[in-house]
Amino acid sequence: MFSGFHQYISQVVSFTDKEKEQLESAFSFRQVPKKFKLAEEGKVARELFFIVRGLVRLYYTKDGQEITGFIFRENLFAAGYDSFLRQASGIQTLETMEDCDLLVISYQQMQDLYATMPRMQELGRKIAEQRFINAQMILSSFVLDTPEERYRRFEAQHGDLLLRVPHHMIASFLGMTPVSMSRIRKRLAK
Amino acid sequence: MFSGFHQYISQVVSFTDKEKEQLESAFSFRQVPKKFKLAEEGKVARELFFIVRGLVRLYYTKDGQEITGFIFRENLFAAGYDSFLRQASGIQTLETMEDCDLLVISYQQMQDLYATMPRMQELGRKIAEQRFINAQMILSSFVLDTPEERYRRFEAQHGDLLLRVPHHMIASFLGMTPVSMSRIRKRLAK
DNA sequence: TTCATTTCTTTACAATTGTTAACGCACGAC
DNA sequence: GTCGTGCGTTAACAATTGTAAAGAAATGAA
Repeated sequence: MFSGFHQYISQVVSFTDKEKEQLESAFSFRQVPKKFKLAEEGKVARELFFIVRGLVRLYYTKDGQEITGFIFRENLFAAGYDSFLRQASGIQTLETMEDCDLLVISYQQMQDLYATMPRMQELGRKIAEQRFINAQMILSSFVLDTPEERYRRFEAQHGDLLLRVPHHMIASFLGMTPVSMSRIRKRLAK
Repeated sequence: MFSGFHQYISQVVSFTDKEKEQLESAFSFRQVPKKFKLAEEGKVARELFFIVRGLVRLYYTKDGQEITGFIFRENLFAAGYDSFLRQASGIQTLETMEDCDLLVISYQQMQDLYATMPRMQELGRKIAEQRFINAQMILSSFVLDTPEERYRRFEAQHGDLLLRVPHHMIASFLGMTPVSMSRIRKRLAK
């Protein structure tokens, strides 16, 4: 249950067994069905999730439409980060796209870990740095690449998601309409 | 010289006077002219900068063209973060847009601070979290907003930069051509 | 100052994308 | 099984953006 979790953590910080134990005990296991909301627009996100199994989508709502902001895969921490980190209401919704197995920690429990476990600050720092670099890479694709190049990049890196996820969710993540993405797919198929 | 620096830091973490002193001594003051490269594509970024005065631009090179990825203002930490954090060669160039007064710290000195000053991890974590949230906000503007809305948002938040920075640099930052931005400006002027 | 360069705008045309609607298809609910 | 819903593609047209080129204004260097 925690194997992928520890594997991910150990790539970032080397904890002692005691620290690992303390970390584990702060998380709880939770299974949620498909289309379950883990965080909601207008509310304060109070929990952070590590995805053991399944897929989670972060989206924004504009004109009644859902625009995908990010897709979280297995062995990643997911949250409505903006709301979670500021503990203020946000505009992001976090929703499962498949039945999910999750490890859950509350904001308060996380602060307790930061307060009582010095190395936790380091873990938090490095994960935040990773997330920032990742966000910056995606952002650079919007200023550097055409929509077609952006689709190709996505296909190369996350091609499997094209089979697991409705295309219109990927299209909005790539900053285009489903119609436009369909045209790009047709162009590239030749 | 350090007043804006300490003011910024104190918004994030409350250090003791001794800690502030240790932090200060790790930075050195440096003045650089306009168009000076602080980090370069293909090289490893070895320094992090706090901007006391001036403007710094981060850009990518594509087909011989410079595409702006970010504009750093006074009282912000600036770096080719991708390269700096991974200590590997990156694709970002960091260049001053005005004569700048900077506080500089090397990667090694920063690691020393992390090792010898426990609260430093917390500072690093919170700054990384801020940068991540900021990057995510800009990213959301690319999937949620039209180019025109994106320009209006930029004007509202950083309108002063329209007078300090060549427009074509802002245009590429907003993911459009100078021609298109000029058309948007004309539309909005009415 | 003078000259060269950069910057910003404008124009005309090509290419791409957005919008709306229609169609076939797969899937789940009942 | 049948029905309804959601999904992906295609089409046609409108709107927007990109491209290339030209010119005026501002800027910087000699």
